[in-house]
Amino acid sequence: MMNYDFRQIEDKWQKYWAKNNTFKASNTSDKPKFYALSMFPYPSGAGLHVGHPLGYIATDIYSRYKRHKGFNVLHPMGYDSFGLPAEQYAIQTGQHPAITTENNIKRYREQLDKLGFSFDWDREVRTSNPRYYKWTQWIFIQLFNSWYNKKSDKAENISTLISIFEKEGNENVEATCDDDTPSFSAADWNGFSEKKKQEILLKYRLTYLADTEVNWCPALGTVLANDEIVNGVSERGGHPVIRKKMTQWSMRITAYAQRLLDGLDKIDWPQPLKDAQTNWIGRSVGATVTFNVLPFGEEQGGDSNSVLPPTPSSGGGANARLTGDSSMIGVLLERAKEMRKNPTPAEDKLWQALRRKNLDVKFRRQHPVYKYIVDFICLEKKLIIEVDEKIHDYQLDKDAQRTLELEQKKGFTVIRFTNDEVISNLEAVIKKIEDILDSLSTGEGWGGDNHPYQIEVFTTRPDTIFGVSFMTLAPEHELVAKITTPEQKAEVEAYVEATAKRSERDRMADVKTISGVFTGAYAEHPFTKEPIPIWIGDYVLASYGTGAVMAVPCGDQRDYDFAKHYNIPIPNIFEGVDISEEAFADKETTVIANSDFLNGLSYKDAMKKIISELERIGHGKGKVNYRLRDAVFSRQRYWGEPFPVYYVDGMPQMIDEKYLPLELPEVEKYLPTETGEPPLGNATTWAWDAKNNKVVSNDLVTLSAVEGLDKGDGMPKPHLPDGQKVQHDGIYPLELNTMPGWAGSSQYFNRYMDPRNDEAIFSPEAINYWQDVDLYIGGSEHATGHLLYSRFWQKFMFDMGYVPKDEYAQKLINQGMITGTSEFANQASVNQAYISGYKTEGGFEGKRASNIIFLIKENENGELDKFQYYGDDVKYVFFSSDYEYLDEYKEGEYAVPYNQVIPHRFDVNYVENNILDIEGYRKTNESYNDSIYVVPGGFWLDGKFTELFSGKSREFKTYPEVEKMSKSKYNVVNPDAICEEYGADSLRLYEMFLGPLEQSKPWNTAGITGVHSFLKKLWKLYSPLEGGEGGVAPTADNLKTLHKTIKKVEEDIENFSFNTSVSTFMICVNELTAQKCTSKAILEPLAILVSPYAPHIAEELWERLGHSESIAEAPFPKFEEKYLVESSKEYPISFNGKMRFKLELPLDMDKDEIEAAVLAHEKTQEQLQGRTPKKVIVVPGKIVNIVG
RNA sequence: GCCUUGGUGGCGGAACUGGUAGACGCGCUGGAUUCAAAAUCCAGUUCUUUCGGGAGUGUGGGUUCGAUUCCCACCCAAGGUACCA
Repeated sequence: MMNYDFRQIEDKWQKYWAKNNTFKASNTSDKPKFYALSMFPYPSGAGLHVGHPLGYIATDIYSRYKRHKGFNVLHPMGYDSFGLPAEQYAIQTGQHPAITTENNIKRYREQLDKLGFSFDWDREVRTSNPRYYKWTQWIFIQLFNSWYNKKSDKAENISTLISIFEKEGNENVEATCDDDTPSFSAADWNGFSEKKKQEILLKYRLTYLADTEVNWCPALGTVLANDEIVNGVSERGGHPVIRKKMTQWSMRITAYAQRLLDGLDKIDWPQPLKDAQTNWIGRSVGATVTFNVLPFGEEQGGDSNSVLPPTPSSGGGANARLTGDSSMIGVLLERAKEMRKNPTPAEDKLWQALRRKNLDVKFRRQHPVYKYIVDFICLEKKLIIEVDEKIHDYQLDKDAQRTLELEQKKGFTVIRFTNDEVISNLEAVIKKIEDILDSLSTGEGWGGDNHPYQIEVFTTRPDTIFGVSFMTLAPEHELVAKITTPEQKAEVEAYVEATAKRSERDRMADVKTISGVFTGAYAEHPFTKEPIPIWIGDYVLASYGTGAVMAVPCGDQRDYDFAKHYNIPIPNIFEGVDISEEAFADKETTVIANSDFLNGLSYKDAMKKIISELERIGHGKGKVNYRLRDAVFSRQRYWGEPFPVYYVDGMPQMIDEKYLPLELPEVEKYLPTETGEPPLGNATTWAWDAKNNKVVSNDLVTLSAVEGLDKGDGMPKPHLPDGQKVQHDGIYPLELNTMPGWAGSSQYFNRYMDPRNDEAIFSPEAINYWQDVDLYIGGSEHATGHLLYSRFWQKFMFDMGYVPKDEYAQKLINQGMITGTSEFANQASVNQAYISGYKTEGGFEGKRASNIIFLIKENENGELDKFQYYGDDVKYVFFSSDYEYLDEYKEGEYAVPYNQVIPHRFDVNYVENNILDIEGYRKTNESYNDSIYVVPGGFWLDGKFTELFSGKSREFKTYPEVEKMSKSKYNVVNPDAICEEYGADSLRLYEMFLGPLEQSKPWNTAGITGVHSFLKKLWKLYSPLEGGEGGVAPTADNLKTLHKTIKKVEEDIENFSFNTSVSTFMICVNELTAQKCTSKAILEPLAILVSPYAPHIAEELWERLGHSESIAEAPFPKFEEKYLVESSKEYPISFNGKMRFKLELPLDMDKDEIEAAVLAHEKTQEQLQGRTPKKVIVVPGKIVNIVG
């Protein structure tokens, strides 16, 4: 038999499989089904590198194994072919993304075909194919037509919601909807205009339009992701970025928050991935609590024993009055103070009376209101009382003007008394005041329960509410500007500005720096009514919860640190707990104290009690909070799915399913338009003819259709040039945004089940046969993107009754990344290297080289240093890769000035075993061609070596470093070259052999020779059997080796431990070779065992064993225990747990016999050296341990 | 900071539920074969040693007859992230 000619073998079987449709999956079968799926790739221009196939090989091994096990296996592959790189390339080159994508796919396909995957290529899907994205658009429409009914806990058709509205309004509807949804009755609803109804419904639909804040970069005309922004400017180009509201499509994934969480318990996914999703959804149970913000100065009205903490500002907002005109408040306050000190007798009398009277409301005296100082004021009732002297007649005009202004413009009620009235008839005056107070409603005034501002917080520990000693708002919180007192304004503004420059990640990671600023404002404790100072601090993030915290320093370490830092009191509300050193956060052992009605309660009881109390006083309620936000679904890009949406009168309309797909229009250029519209704004044929249901030219859209004036009557329109009539009613603008990357991947796994169906996304038969994915393999980078959104869509599809399972993948595995090895050497950054006395053909001359010099150095330990530094005094140095020669270089004539040494990354294709192929590398770039390459023995220049030190190496050494494999790092290893040199089977085995599937591991091509020679040995083992000869009967050893292997390989595959089964194969072949096994009864099952891993050689060997059918569905060998039964065991004999020698003993020996045999052994005596063992542990069949 | 994963020879890694640490492969060393090289085959390869042995799985403790494996504390690396109230 000839040598192992893998090229011929692999080519032959790849053709055979394609020709015979070996891996075609049928949608009807008596066999049990198995659906194995790899995450489909984005076809990038760089092609596959060796990291990509890792997961595909694993899925392929499992698929092939399942075929051997008698399953009908679905193992499809496709392309996630919409995406940014193709669009970016299009922007740069003008090449249509569809063309780029097509070319890239072609290359991917060639590479994939060479690896011998058992894909059913008939089922290939491409997300950018209109026949595919027709169904992406279809799902979008289904979502639009649905709402989430919390009562039934599932999505329902919007028509059920409309019929409820018609009958009873939305009072009793429990749905996931916008926060600002108004409540209305059935009558209201039925009276609404069609547009109004549409607006309301949009607040309920599972996909809806909403104003979302985005990072807008005006210079790039595009929206940027958080990580595309560095230090407040765009990563690309460094342009300024602003927060801007944009109307965008959103997906109401929040409706599914709880079910997405619950579903995690049902599926076998890696725990870290589940953790990531759990954290992303971020469920926390607690309560919302509303705190009223006290008007300025209110806190001064409390009794003098107030718990007010010292505040950094002197006076802490004393005498400030919210009602005063801020531009002249200083003057007003001064005067008010003056006047309060020196009241007129009448004023004093009335003031004492008002205080004594103990009215329900509170009065202030000499209070600034706008430009004036009024005598008495009741803020909650907006009542002003003025006490005048009669002789003020000359002022009458002015007073009238003042009254007019206060009453009419500011909404106060002003009553006037004369001094006489007050002095002589106080009773009547008071009576009149009481009457007027009664008649006034507690309207939009200040004070009482009608505070102008309220702070809502979410807390998981409402039970600790009596421990609140301050509040912290996020610096971005909208109330900050409104409540900050004038005294604190400058400081607060500076802090807000400083915070804006910090990234959230930065704010989050820095726990050491405690910072914050007092706003000067106070909130009122809902129970104790004590004032609570309001601070801002950057440890509170605006994006989470309400952006405000009720700080309980005794129960939360962050609050504790903050309070300590700013000398804020730390009241202890825990029984028997010392909080002098740190906060106490343990819920389990909590007993509440100093908390009024909560005293003595445990955490659990206190939680219940406080929530009911909060609800009773209307200051809060129990709440489950989720971090998860609705997903923005619009992208301002070209290369994505168009929305099946047009706009009539500003309201979105869905294109009827019958007319899908709505195909992506052609555009001149792929950039945003000059007016900042998305790239589709460049399309000239992008309007919807709603009468004929087709896309038509933009010119036909009337302005009226956009602006809502189009009555469709052909009447002259005022905004159009004279007399022009609207001729093209029913033609409307189409949506200009496209869908995001995850749209196409959120149901592709179901589409594979029936990918050519143009009538439905899949047939009921197909989905009912295949049900769900049994094994899904892909990278963990998709944990919170694809893998969460696709679960959401699946649950929606389940609610709609389209799919039978609400989780689409039972088992998921994250394959680890294959990291690359980059090769570095140092490079001196110089302007020009000049070498005098350089020897050329014409004799000696000066030589100028390009500005690059490479060098490395070994330190004392022989390790390669990444950097070297020679000190500033050495200006002219010829760099050496060998440190010891430095001085000689320095003194010699070969010298160049340098500024700096930086690491230089070499293309790994020119480095082998850390040695650079200088000649090859020079050709890659002009400046490399003209560089000096310094080595221990001298230097290379122009392809010539100049020897400076004889006997020293001429090789240029590099040092390796492990990094992510990426084109930009020049460390990409392609599978093509490896297939060419070693074959696909070798590559497949090697990728598995590298290490555990789920861990990341570095690639090193050199190691592939090991698995390659294994395949050669395997081939050799079968040589004697050529021609289908029967071979000889298997020996006991043969059978033992085989069945040991069957057992291990089967276990390994089931556990996805593919690396160890490759080792097992090697051991097996080594043993069978040593046994000189030629038995067909052994080698036939072995071929099947190997077939999932190395399918080409397995098919070839199978055929040579005399089979005419493919090995693909040959039954997996059955493991039989009987061949492994042993009669004796080589016992490890340990002393104090350390193995000292081995002793072969029969397995049927019992404990005592073993002990006796061991103790009698001479080596035991030797070890014991006369001591008597204290104890002897015997585990039959395992180990003997002697203690003593 | 927090979450997750990991840390074992020169390298990738193995060791099932606590029972022989370093399987298998790469690399390296020596040998065979060869005119020579490649390929192939054989032997060796954790460190240390006075050749008896001794030490050893990131560090320090603990549990146990026995720990890479279990517990506690810490260090380092990679990935994720939200100071989540």
